Amino acid sequence: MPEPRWLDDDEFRAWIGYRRMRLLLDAQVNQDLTRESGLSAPDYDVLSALTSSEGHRRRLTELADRMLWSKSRLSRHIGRMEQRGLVAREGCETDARGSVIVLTEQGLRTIREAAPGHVASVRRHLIDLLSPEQIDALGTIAETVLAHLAPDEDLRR
Amino acid sequence: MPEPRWLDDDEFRAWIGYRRMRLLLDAQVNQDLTRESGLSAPDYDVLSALTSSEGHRRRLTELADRMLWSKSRLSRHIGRMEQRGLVAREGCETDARGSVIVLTEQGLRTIREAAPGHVASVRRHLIDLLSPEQIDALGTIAETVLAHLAPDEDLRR
DNA sequence: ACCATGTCGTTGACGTGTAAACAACTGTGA
DNA sequence: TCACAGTTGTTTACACGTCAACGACATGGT
Repeated sequence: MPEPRWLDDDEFRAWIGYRRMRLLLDAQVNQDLTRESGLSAPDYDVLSALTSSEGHRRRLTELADRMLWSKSRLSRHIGRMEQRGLVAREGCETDARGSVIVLTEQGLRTIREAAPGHVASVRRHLIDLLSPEQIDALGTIAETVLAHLAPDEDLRR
Repeated sequence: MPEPRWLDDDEFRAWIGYRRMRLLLDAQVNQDLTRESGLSAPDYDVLSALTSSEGHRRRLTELADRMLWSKSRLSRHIGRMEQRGLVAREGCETDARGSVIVLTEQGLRTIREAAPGHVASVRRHLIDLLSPEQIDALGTIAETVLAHLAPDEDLRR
């Protein structure tokens, strides 16, 4: 048995609060997103990552690394989005194994239409509830934790 | 098109930071938990909720409400945990439809052995990285968001 | 007592994530 | 140039969650 150094009240409040917030906030934001745009949260993440990539395209592995997804998961998800016409697969010119994921016209249109509503949802359920100091504190907390969990990587968007 | 009121830099940093933290922190804590105790995060949550219930037992619906899970999900998960001997089902005396979930001896032993390591993991990857002010800020942020998303309910543990 | 309506918990069909195995291909050192 | 270890992306088998439908039972009004 190691050191059973328990959580005090404030620490417990923070941890449980975080867990409950995560549960309810994500559920609400995802629900808003799906209702308004027909996109799931993973859909939105993929489209968003592609939109901010050069030429609206990216190698599968690069995309997976950037999103912290497994290649398997991304491959499957791209398959589904491809069938809906949101993205397309292209062969890679410099590596015959590789596949390049490209945002389609429809995919671009879809996320452009979804974005304002999504941002409004994030504002409504999180950002606009907090003071500038709290926004800043949350950003700093997240950066601290991320620096600990992934010290070297550049995990920016 | 509604009002495209975008996120400014601080707001964006907070939102993206929150999403990445959620991804990495949960993955790390869950991985620690599973490696050290063989329990998944949902397993731990169920055992934890039962441990803090009178008689180590609870009606399925009550448990589901408290955990913010669907009854369907809980029923299936209890089924799996039952097969591993962590919990047991009993009929309800006052309502013949009902089923009561009971913590078994083995379940109690399992979570008691898992708890210290789990708390240590939470400390290592979150709590001990933050100042008391940050802990407090996180707790307040979570409470604010929860008050907005579930104004009436008592969502305490 | 009876019927309508609602709740409890479970289940089937389905969508999606993971882990492991896989074929196809790359690139490096002998 | 040629084996060979490593990568790339896909796929197969499986675990798990959701939604809708369901049977069994409870409850309230008549």
